[in-house]
Amino acid sequence: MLPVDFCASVIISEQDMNLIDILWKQDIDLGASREVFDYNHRQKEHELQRQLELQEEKRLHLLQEQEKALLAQLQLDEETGEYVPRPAPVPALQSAIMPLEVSQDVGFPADSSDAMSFDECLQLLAETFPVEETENTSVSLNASEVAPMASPELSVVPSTTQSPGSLSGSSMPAMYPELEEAWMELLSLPELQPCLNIKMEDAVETTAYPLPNSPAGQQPKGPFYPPNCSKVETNNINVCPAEFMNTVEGSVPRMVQSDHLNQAHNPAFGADFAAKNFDEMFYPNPILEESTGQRGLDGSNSDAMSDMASQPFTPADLYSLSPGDALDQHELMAELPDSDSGISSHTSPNASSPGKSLYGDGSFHHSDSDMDEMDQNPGSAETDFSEMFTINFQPDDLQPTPSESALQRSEQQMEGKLERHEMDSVEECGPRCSPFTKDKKRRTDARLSRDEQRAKALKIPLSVSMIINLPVDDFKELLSKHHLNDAQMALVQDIRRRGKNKVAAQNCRKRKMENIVGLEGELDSLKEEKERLLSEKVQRAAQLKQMKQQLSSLYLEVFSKLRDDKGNSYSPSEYSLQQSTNGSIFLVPRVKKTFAKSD
DNA sequence: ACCCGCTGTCATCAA
DNA sequence: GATTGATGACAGCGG
Repeated sequence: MLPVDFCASVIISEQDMNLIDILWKQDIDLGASREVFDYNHRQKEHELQRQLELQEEKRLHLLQEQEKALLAQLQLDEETGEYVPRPAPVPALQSAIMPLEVSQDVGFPADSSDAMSFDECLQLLAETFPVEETENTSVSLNASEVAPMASPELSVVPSTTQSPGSLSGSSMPAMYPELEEAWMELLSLPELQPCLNIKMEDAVETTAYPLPNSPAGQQPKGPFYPPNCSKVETNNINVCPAEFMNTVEGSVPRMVQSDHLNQAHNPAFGADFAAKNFDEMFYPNPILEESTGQRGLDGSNSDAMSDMASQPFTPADLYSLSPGDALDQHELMAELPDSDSGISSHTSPNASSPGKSLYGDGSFHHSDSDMDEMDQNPGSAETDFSEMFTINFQPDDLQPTPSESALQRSEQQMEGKLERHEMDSVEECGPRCSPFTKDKKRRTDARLSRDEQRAKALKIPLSVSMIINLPVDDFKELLSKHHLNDAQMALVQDIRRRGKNKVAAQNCRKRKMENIVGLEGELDSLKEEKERLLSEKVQRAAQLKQMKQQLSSLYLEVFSKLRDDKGNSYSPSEYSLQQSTNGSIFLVPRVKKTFAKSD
């Protein structure tokens, strides 16, 4: 197999080399290096090139092998054209043959361990069964033909094989019974087994844990599902299975947030080590995560409170959350269905009713100005949410039923947090705040201070924020703890009413503005629709006019060809053509019609 | 001084 | 009946 120039070079004598030397010395002025004439150098170059070619060839074979093994896990869905995981574990024969029936732009980097064995197998098959291409089955076992995997010749064969028996009855094996035997031989090769076994394990593993809550027939979007794999495969060339799985894992963090709530509590799914890994990776504290999830989704006050009380959850946990965690909380809250409290309202167009969120119906409300500051200062928003959780859940964290001490503690905390929140808001506002925001804040402060001044004047031992934001039960309990006179009670009720109405008015105005915007958009679309219909009407009118003209000319043409017994033509002014219900056409004299009218 | 937009508040209704 | 949310109307404030 030595190249011709190599064989020729062998007989180059020393004399020739000397001649080359002389020539080289002559050509050296022309810039040619000696390696150009050096036989040894050229030989080395050629060997290097040969090695590269061989490596490339091996690599291609391995790509095909891995592609086949991976595609063996998948089954072509004839309806969608996608590859879906096989419903049941597939025998090795089928998994090995199926990939040859499909063509996808799939390839994987070489795994050098199995290169020679598969190469030999292919060689054996190519020698034993010269493949003849048929019209419908473009099965190509020759390595040189398989190599261009993206070739359109390797079209998809519409065969859904479920078992080796049915497989033998389907297209390819039925036509190639010897081929099936050869494949059995091939699959029995010890060098090939590890590869195929690995792939089949992957196939079983990926189909063994269907995602919970995923409707039948729907492609689940979980991280370990082959449908995702198939999509990735078909779009990426040279992705080996391992890398491919890594790729899927890499995309998991985006999916975990949505899928985690459903998946984390499923025993089967939890058995998956990868799922556990993800849990540990993204939710180091499952208890905390679970509790926050329930907090976010549980709208009932007492249940949430009791849950919180039964769980080792402390405000410190919330304060220890990283910014990302806090933001996750924020996002989770923002996704609450129809939570129209003042807190979540700035993410939901229809957010309105304050107080249906975390704390039953007593969440901490923030005015629009507060929300604006949150928007402008994510850090403060983050701390605000932490504070909110702290305020709301601290009492029940300590005692299942709020006692006086817990209530007092909550008062102190709420006051402290609110004061700090206000101070932070003012301090953190800084030069970034617009004059408008500053103005709003100043007015809000003025408003609050007005109520606070009234409260101070009547010596009400409660903060305005508590009066407004406490749930009704806690508020009543708080009032029962402090013995207030009638004037104080009235003022407290007024403050609470005003505070709640203020938030309601803000939500109402926000909603109204959104309605206006929506109606404007609807108006624009209706105007466009009107324009379209008008132009269509003009077009139809033109068409109708044209058809009428054609009909008129046809009418006159027919009349001009009508003759009476004497061969005279009928006058269109005296006669008219009319069609009866049965389709026959009569020539009706107009004179009669005129008489009828005159009568 | 007037206008306009924003915001808080009140009154009222409905759930 | 009490509570709360929604909303129209009004007033005050500031640009």
